[in-house]
Amino acid sequence: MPIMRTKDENKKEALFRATIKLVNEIGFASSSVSKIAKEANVSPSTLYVFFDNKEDLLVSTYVEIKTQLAHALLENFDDTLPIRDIIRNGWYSVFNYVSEHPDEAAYMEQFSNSPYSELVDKAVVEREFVPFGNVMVKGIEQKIIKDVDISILAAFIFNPLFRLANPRLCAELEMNEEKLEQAFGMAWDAIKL
Amino acid sequence: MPIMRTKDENKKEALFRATIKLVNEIGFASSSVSKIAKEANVSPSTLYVFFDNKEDLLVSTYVEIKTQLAHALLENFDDTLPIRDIIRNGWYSVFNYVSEHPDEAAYMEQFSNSPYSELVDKAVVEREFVPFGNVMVKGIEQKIIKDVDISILAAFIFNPLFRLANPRLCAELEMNEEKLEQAFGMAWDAIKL
Amino acid sequence: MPIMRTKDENKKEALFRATIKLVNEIGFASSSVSKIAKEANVSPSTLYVFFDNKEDLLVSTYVEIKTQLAHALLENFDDTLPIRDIIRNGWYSVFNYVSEHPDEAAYMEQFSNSPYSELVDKAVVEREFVPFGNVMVKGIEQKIIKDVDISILAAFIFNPLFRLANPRLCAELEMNEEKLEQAFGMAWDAIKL
Amino acid sequence: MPIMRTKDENKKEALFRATIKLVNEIGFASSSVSKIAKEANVSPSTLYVFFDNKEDLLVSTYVEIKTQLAHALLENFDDTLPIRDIIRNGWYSVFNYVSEHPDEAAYMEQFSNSPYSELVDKAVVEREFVPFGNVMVKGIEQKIIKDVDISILAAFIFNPLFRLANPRLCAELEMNEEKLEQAFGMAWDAIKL
DNA sequence: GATGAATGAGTGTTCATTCAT
DNA sequence: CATGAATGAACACTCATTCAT
Repeated sequence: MPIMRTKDENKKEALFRATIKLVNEIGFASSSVSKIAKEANVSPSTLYVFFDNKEDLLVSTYVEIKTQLAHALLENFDDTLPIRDIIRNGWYSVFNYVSEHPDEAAYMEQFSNSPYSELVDKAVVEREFVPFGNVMVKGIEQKIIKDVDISILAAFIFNPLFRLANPRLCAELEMNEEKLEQAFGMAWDAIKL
Repeated sequence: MPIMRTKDENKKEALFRATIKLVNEIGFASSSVSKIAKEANVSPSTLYVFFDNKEDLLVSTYVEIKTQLAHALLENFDDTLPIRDIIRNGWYSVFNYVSEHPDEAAYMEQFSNSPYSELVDKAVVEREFVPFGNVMVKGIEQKIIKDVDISILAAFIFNPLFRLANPRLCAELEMNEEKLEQAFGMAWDAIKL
Repeated sequence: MPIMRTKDENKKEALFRATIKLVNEIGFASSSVSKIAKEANVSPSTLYVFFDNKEDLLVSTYVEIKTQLAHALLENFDDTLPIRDIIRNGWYSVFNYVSEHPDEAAYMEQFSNSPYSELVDKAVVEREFVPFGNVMVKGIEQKIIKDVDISILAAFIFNPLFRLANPRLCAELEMNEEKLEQAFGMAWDAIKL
Repeated sequence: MPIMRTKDENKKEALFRATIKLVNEIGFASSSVSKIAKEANVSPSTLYVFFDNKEDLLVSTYVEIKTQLAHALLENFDDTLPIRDIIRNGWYSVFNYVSEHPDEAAYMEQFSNSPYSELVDKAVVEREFVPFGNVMVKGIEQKIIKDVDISILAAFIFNPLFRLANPRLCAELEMNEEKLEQAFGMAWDAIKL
């Protein structure tokens, strides 16, 4: 019975992955600590070396994903482009992230619609999205975008996107390049003046 | 003609209400059968008189809400109006339902983003929304609405709406008559040709 | 697999007995709920039908014993006898109880010296011993007993007794009729004026 | 000549203190090795440098206290005094020790009433109290003290004392110089011929 | 000598469900 | 129809202890 003393971070990441996978497959209710640990090839007690408790694991997993998403969004963020292009870039970045990480996206949706979401320090999460919000403010000032609350704008840009990219909600819908451009067009029509 | 409910139906309804309340407050994971039964002032074993098991209770609760929502949507459905007005009426009906039944709406969101949603017989649920779908088809034929998949259209009409009406997701946002009309305008801009 | 639906009280008593036995044999620290349940031939979950939690079980067991002891003490309590005889009767009653129920006595000692003892509603327990306390008050008034706090008197009457009757503390000591009378004589010498 | 303690001995003592404190506050059952180590500002694994296991720690702590108590008892032991005075000195020495070290005393009581006590090498512990026992033997020979087993004598001298000095058992009782002298008087009355 | 990482075994407790009544 | 008693299985979590460093 060899005792591996590998570096921690591998285990922590394995736990994130296991959490995402299991919560998507069987939901929060059935994703027990022991199942998650087994999926991550770790002893249940080892989980408590990295997280305070189950709640902490779930919330940390969410914050981890949200941060990744923010990075994806800002990766090709170019302030000098026309506003429509900035938003279009962001929209596609998010779509790509969600398409390439459907499990992470599904976890995010399930989490943010559950009471667990109230445990997240929202300031920390939202901070990452500020630059993108600023663009919308600028768009409003330049009379390019409708003068409504930022959260209403965001609801029209990102919410349909999440739904369309979510195979659980839109199993039958196969997105392709053309439909994608149509969808962004609709999002833009919704918010443009 | 007042409907005389038998004792049973009162209990069944009490169980629906208890389920909705508890799942919203503490989530699926913590909403145990015994807690739900206690909240409904019923013995846990009585629950099994009305439902096969916990899963059946959760799914039935969802279907019940979805059906109520469909009724609300179709209540003032008038085929003879212009297409924009039909959709506007539907949009407002849904918004009103969600505003007046925030718990039901939150349950719906939480349920439909969870793996439980795969247990629902979708045909049954979607049947109720067919008339509304037909209106959109007609709108496409009449070149009033963009020619894209119905589910994409629905995503732009209803998804932002649910988010805006959901206090968990938009706690800080106070919707009023003006913002509401703006929001519908945006939804319409998104789908109209 | 026959399902016995015997009357509850049997199980509750079996749990009391199992608790006393195990706590004496292996101590509070090792007396787990599952071990106690197994000793009582009951499922661990059944234990929670009768007691709120482990603490409640331990405290209830103590109160049960204390109540039995009080009954033993008062059984042949005769107010009309001379004060020395009343106290002597009580002293022998307690000694007999402790000799015949060494496990209960040992549990009592272990419990009352542990932090669990702070969870007991002392008013309830002490109420039962009031008549005996009154005799001592009368003895003080009649100048038969030293005028000191009742708890000091009680410490001299009952504490040595418990120690002498406790096989854990006095394993080597075999009490017989003569030593017993000597011991009571010492207790009486301590408190008499 | 100040005693230079090596680093180790400080840690060992810190572990003794932590054990006593925690066992008094939360009992044996809840005093885990890790809690004790944390209280002593030491790693749990360090504990195993000084003690074989948890049991060894608990027993060693008891023996340590018992030895301190014996030292206190013998500190002003003067063989040349009259027997009553020797015993009185011892009685007061013990009372003082218990008053000044209530935690140690409470630990001792809790320990000696638990099954752990069976793990102690009694010969080692009792050896320290031999001189005091000899005094009682001499008292018996000189017809000053009742001719009964030493352990019965000890039970009347020390048991009430421990109870009276134990705040857990006698919370309400405030001992003062007068009550103290009364209490010793009673102990003496119990054993004197 | 001292410790942080790790874990199998076990903790107290709650679970969904059954069954006799 | 409705329920109280009962439980095996599972829960989240902590335990005493080990071992490489």
